[in-house]
Amino acid sequence: MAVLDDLSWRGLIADSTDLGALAAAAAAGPITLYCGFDPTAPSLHMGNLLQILTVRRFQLAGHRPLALVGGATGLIGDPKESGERTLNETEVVHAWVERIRTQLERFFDFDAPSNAAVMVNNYDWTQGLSTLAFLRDVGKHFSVNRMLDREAVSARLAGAGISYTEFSYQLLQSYDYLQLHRQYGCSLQTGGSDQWGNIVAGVDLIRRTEGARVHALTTPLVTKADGTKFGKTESGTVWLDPSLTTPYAFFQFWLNSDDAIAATLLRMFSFRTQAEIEALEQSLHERPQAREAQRALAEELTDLIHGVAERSKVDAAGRALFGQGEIAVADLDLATLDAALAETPHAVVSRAEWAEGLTVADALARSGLVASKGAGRRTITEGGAYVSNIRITDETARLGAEDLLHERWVLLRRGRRHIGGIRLSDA
RNA sequence: GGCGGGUUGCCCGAGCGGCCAAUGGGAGCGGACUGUAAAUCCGUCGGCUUAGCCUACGAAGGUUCGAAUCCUUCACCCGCCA
Repeated sequence: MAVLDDLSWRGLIADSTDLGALAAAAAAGPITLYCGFDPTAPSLHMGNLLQILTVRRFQLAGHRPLALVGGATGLIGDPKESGERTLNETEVVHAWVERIRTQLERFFDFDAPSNAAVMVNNYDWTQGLSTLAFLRDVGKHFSVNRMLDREAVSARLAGAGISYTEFSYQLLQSYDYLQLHRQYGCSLQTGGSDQWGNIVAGVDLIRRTEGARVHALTTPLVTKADGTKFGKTESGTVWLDPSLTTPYAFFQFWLNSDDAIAATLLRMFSFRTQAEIEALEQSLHERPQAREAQRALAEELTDLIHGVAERSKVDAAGRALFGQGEIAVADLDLATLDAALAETPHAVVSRAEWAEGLTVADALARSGLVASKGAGRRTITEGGAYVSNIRITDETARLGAEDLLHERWVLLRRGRRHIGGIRLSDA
């Protein structure tokens, strides 16, 4: 099946330039496409993942991807409606570039014989660019009138204003597309639908300077049933870096997806075939409580981001802690407990401190399950605190030897599904 | 540059000398119901060594027995006029 038809079936096409012409070009032979990622944080996140996977679909279909890291654009900042960004230090941005480059590498095949992916950094062709040359060669092709049309820009003009720095962002991104067109014959740029304006600005620039027709394709913004942004949890953004979002949390994030968007997510994020996805959609419809679709998503994406070994660990941990199957917490073996709780919020407490006594509220706060001791007490009062999966109702309750599992762990839970623990140090 | 309005807890927004840790809404959190969904209803929602204490209403001073509330200066934002 043609890659564009597949993308369309998956609901991955929000906007595009001439789709027919793009389809014809893609059918005629491998095309070169690019998608850029700015280093605005030390890791990529869920929103970036959709872009990465979309590009990956193109490579799997035989096309050549260029993965761009925005070493230059990351120093400037794409205008967002909420307000001016604080500039990050140059060294910080450089460090983030390296981390993001490493993250991107695992998604593409850089050794494919005919369509090997290429990693590029826009800092390479921007750092030496003179201001005068830039204003004459690039700036002259841009109409401020049109730049003002961009939603983020007009919102900022109506509100707190926008700096010249951020206003210029579009020129840099357009120049990237031009450079990649010249160097690699790149003829398609993809991105999120919020990037549409920047991408077509590049398409225009290439038409004006090179007289060539190139393409733009954007994916829709994924929103939850209530209209809020997908990819956030109560604890914030879901990152791809395991030190920022643990593989356990990552797996749980998918497993807990709302029924209402599970099918959408499956189509967009999964590499399963259409037939397989349709079967899961049917399961979602007929047996929602089985949550097969959510489980399939969690497994596939955790495999992809963190590896199969890590996934089976966190999957087993979740099953054990939520008490599925016949195993009671008291019967969990130490190895399972160690592995499972290591993935959850937990704190290490010395034997000396344990001997002095610890209240349940203290333990909840120490583990990180609640923000403070006060919040811990409140949770107990509300009936949301559990030790070894047994509800605690006395807010002054203390932990004792009987609460220890294998002389080492205290299993804590807040609410229905937030698990954590206290581990006694070996000393 | 001149004049006027504003800055309150995660967000929006009331309060205009003591009854203010501060009305209300949203978000968040917990419970019930469930499927480690959603919706709904109920509760909760600064911290602590919790009959009390500490921190907080843009910042710093001041008036007062007592200030988010009054005064002064500063910073920032928004209007209108140059």
